[in-house]
Amino acid sequence: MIVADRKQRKKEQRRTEIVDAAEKLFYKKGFDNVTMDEIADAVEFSKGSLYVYFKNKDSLFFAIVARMHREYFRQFRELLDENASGGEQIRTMIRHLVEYTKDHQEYNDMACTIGPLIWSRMDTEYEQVLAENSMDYNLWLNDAINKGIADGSIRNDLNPALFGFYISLISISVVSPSPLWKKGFELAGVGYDEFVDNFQKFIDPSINNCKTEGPTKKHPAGKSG
Amino acid sequence: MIVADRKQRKKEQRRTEIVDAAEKLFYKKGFDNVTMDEIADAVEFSKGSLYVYFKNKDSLFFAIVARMHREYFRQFRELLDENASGGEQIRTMIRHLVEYTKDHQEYNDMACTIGPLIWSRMDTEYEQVLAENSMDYNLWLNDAINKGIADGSIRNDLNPALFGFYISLISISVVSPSPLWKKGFELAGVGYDEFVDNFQKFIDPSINNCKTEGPTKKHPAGKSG
DNA sequence: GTGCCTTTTTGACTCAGAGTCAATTATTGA
DNA sequence: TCAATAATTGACTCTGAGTCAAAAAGGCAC
Repeated sequence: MIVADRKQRKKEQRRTEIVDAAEKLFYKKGFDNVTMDEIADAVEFSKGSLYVYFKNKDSLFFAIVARMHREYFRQFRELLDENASGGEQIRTMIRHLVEYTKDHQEYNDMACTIGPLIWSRMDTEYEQVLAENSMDYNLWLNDAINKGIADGSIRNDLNPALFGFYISLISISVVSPSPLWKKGFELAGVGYDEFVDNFQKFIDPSINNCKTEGPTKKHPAGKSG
Repeated sequence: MIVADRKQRKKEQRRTEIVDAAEKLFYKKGFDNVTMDEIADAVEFSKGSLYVYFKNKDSLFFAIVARMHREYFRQFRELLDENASGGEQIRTMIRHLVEYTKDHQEYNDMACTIGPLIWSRMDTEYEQVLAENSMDYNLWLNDAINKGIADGSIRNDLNPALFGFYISLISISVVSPSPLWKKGFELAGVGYDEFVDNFQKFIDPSINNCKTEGPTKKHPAGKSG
């Protein structure tokens, strides 16, 4: 029925408006310092109505994150060259992550300040959404790593699943340091941009299949001992 | 005056008791799910008294963190071989971090769930304490890196301050992944212990002054570019 | 011991903000 | 126009952090 359709679209639009307003406020003041009343004011709704569209405050956060993730994965799919070597694909992933994150610092500051706490009270509904969102990505990552090991562009001395976790956890941690770390950078005269831009260079040796002899206990060539 | 001394000691002891109780509760239920009344009950005090010893709930968190840090640095100082090469010292740091963290997982789960939010509302008082706590460590880290670059045990193609931030941020991120990451490990059949135990092996190539012919075509001919 | 002063402890109170729900208002379809 | 349904409201409840005036305990001089 057409009327029902229009209603549906209107509802979607309302949801989007709410997410937009919440996002702006969370970025500006931090999730914890924004009240549901404020968000309601911003969209010219009453607080009660927010709870028709979203179960609670946490689910507003999830909506923002899910939207960001979708866009992130969409861009990445476009960028990826299926024919590149595994190692090259991983490097593309890191490059994209760095660029994307630099373009969304407000999001990242918000997400890495309140995110960990909200993840800790995640219920199954959001777990579901999150899992679905990252499913494709996980599959791709595993493929890329296996391909890279096979084609010799990625080191082969680590369990691929383990290697994948190092790459993703470390990359994410580096590109989205908490505001406290950022402050530390500044105090030491290191810019955030410099920090993320050089990450690729820093981590490359740990990705490549470089025949280094003896990872530990080597090179005491200097004045030690 | 002796009476004043005894009073002082008693006060210290009370503080410790409160921190102990809060720590236990935070580990078990998570910072956010513990009320000040519960903590008061646990130490058989009234809530009002807690606020004589601690400014607010956040400062209980800081007290726990500060104590943990002090112990961590104390152990590290004992372990460190001043005569080892820079690279070897960094490896000792990582090894110690891994072992210490494995022994304090409850602390880490708590700290990395609520920590980022609390850091974001840190006031100057705690900033001070934190800065003092990590001052020695930062100085040591810089020394170790410079020594390592000089003695050839650490790569010399990165700004030392930058390199230091990579090492510390990445190491900390890897040893204390949020509970959500840990869950991800499990689903993929990777144990947390396996994950942290192999970190050294993963990251070593990015530390060592290894002449790789990888994509970052850099061949440092001498000691500093 | 008694009275006086200081310190510690108490718990009822305030206040903020998330989430609820019965009542009100708007929309739709006949 | 009217009844049924859907959307919206805002006053309300509830929880928990932090406060503060009053009560209790501790110390001291006599």
